[in-house]
Amino acid sequence: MAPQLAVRDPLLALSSPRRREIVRLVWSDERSAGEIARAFEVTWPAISQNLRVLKDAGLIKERRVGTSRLYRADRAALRPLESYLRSMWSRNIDRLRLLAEAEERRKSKR
Amino acid sequence: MAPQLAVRDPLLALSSPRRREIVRLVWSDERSAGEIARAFEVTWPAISQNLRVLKDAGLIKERRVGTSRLYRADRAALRPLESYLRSMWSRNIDRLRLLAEAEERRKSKR
DNA sequence: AAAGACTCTGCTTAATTAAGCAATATCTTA
DNA sequence: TAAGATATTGCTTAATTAAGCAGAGTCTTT
Repeated sequence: MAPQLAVRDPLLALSSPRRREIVRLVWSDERSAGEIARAFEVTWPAISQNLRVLKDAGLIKERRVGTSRLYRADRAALRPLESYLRSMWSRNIDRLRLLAEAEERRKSKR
Repeated sequence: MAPQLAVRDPLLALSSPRRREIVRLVWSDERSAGEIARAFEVTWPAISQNLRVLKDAGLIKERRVGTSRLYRADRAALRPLESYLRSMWSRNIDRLRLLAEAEERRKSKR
């Protein structure tokens, strides 16, 4: 990955289906990076990178406990985008798209 | 692990059987961190930490190639300790001890 | 409009850093 | 000197950083 300079733009951050699904996961519950990673069919670093983008954009908050890092949606910051997110979530488009892509990856690896 | 401030003392670095075995592995051949890790029955980070101690003590040299790091003994720096090392190696005490410890860990985990 | 060159995004693999735990060794001090 | 407190070592688990690759989108230039 390129140097990954901090992206502060919330819209850019939420333009990715993967990141919208992550936000969905931490919308009501605080979750560790590991729990989040397990919910998707990609590697830990892939999730770690997406968490970073969301954090840089100020959309999620991180709290460290022991060796874990817990993430939670920053609802205040997400306020203006909430209805957009809810409509995406309700249609489940993102989730299906990500599953399809995972399937693709599995296939092409074999 | 504590902050791990750089240990520059070669003797201290070589006081560990694990690290003596690592030096043995990279004595004649340059090897990647991964190759070295695979040679032992402990986790990658454990090996990474030991490589760091050896490097800080100036006993091994690191070279980066792509995403890999290659390590090799610094024979010049090891000169005065070479006969000590060779005698340890020839008796294979360290290797056996490490194998025994791995066995221990396996047992106590079950 | 097609062909090639660039850039961007999201991922993988390789390796490290960070925090903490358990066992041992090393200091007190009563 | 036995008993407890404290430090040190070597590991594990959790998570990140670093480098690079492959595919999609965007720009030329012809």
